[in-house]
Amino acid sequence: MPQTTNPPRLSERSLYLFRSLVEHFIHDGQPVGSRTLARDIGLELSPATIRNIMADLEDMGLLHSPHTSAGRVPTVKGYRLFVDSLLRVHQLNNREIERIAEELNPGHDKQALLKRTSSLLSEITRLAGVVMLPRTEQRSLKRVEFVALSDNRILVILVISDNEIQNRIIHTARVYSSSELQQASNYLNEMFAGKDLPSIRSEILKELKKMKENVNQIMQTAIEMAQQAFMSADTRDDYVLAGQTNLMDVAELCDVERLKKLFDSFNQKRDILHLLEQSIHAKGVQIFIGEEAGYDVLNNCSVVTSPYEVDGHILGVLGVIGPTRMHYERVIPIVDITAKMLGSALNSYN
Amino acid sequence: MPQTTNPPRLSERSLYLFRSLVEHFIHDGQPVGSRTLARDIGLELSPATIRNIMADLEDMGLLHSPHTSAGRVPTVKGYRLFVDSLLRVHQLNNREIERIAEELNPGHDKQALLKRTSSLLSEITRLAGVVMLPRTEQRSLKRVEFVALSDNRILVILVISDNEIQNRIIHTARVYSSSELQQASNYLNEMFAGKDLPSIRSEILKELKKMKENVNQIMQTAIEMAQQAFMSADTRDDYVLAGQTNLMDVAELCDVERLKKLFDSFNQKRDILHLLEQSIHAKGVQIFIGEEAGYDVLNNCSVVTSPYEVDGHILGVLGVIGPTRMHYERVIPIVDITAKMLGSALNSYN
DNA sequence: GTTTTGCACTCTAATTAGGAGAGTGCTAGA
DNA sequence: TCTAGCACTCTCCTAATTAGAGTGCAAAAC
Repeated sequence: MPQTTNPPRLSERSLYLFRSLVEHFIHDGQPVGSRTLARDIGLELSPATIRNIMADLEDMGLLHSPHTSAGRVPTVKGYRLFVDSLLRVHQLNNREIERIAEELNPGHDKQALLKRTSSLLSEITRLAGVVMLPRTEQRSLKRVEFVALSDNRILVILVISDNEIQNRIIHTARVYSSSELQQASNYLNEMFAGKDLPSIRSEILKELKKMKENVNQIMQTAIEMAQQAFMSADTRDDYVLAGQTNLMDVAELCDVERLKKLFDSFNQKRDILHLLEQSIHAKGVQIFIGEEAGYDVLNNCSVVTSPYEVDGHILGVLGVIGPTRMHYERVIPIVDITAKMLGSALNSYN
Repeated sequence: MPQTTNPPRLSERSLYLFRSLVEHFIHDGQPVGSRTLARDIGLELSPATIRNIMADLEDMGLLHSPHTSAGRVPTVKGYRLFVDSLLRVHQLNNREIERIAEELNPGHDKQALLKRTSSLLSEITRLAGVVMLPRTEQRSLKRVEFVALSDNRILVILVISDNEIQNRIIHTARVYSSSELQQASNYLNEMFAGKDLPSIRSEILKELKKMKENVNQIMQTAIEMAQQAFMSADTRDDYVLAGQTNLMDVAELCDVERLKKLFDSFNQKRDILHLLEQSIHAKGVQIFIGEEAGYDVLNNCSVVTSPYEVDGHILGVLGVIGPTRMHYERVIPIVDITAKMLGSALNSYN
């Protein structure tokens, strides 16, 4: 027996046909019929043959007919196969790469940079762009400063990395003089600068236990303040979303009900955050197609994500949200490169 | 001649009828016919009479028929009359007032409070809530601090009012020691604390001119830094919007095209900002109905705004955006009270 | 054995027609 | 000045029809 057929009956030709169909569908959103396919692909096959093949593909769960006499549409499983094995990823041309590099030059503060990244993703892909903010956990303290405000309140400034600053206001039992505050911050900077927040927290706890023996007033003041400043809830996870409205142009989602649900879940953030977290330890670009993601609101949507990192440390995840019928061959490299460029832009902050 | 008719032929009865019609339409969104009105209002009038009156009202431009055999619908001019002269504003019940007071207690920082206010407006009205952020201009500096970062970069912390902090990063020609920075900030605090930003700017300019004669190194350093810290572009105007998605439930706007345009203009912010600015010096609640506002995207929308103030100084404007067919009698007092409560919440920061 | 042709069949989308319902404007009468 | 009556108009809903696209299957061709 000659080696012509693949294990589950996926001949070279079937795959080629399948790929053409998916590309066709992604291109113009209409179910693809056998006639069209016969005309448009290079192969000299009659529509009938193509129908036979399509019937096989449908049996395998890769295609689906909306109804008897419409053409075929890829299923989630079909998109999966397409994306994993058949996709020909475009190279971005230099203009596009330059554009990204230019827009992500480390100009302003970190928060602004992340916003910019998100907008950039949405502008280039004409879909929704999302950038998950770095968790405080993974970054280290550069410096802490105290500023006395009125009424026992103290402004705590945490400089996390050069371009990221967090402000917190704490309330103290008594009023501290600014020299006391100065001493406290000197002490804390000496002790904690360069360490990451979780370890700072555990050290604070240790110090608190030792407190009774310790009569040094400065240290005591400092640790008391540190407790309030650092022990407060972690800066909650969050993300920046841009270009929601681009999704309103997408035919598949063009129904106010659906869109409202989708937008509501963008606002609640919970589901999207879960999804993004899933890919935080993925290597490179990851793709969630339709129901695969496990969130109903994302049916008919795909999410293309990539973690971004500095010095090998993953800081967060960014990505693009669009219809399952998106131009993966373009979106994937865009997400990939943007993640890398964001990483290096952030790197220059250190 | 008895004093029964108003100048442009608006009898008591016509007005009553008109008000009933508008209320009816606001309630269920359907054009109101003469039969319905005859049935539902207290007056013992036949539909035919009501038709005559409605015809008059239509001639005056207060009503409009979508087509020959639909009922009538108020025009923009009609809404205007309704809102200005006929509206019976509801008193909010205590539960609602308490709710607002509770949510707007000055817990976190100012930014968070404004966000909360915006969400609150949208939740209570089930429409979109918007809060314009205070302009930096109108507030005074409490304190300025410098923190040296790496590479000639200095973190400037402007404490504007106790709970509002702005961070800026400036680049300097040479590296300054932290004691130099300390001296500079002491000097500037002495000089500028308590003054508002525009006057600080003009003083800086004066000082710069005097510079040549002045050989005091500390002052020179300080003024150079101040120049960079304060002269940078004003914190641009901005607003916080919440509950966009509520508008997707509104039947009149339920068309993806329209909604997209509306949302896009929310994102661009320009138009909405212009509109909000218009009412910054209005006394109390102001209402823009449909085309009145002069922005096409806001056709079929009304905006109810009120400035909020502390100590008689207007800080900004907040409001609600919804369909022209909104429950003005509820929305108006909500906007009014929220503005007042926000004012007093902000007041407690001083 | 694979591919093609031919044909009956199915389903959608667009068009048309018919009626029900709501509301109007007008005129004549109370 | 108001009411009653009536013809008229317009929308909305439903049903029926048709054209078009695409399928599946069986028999013929390669």
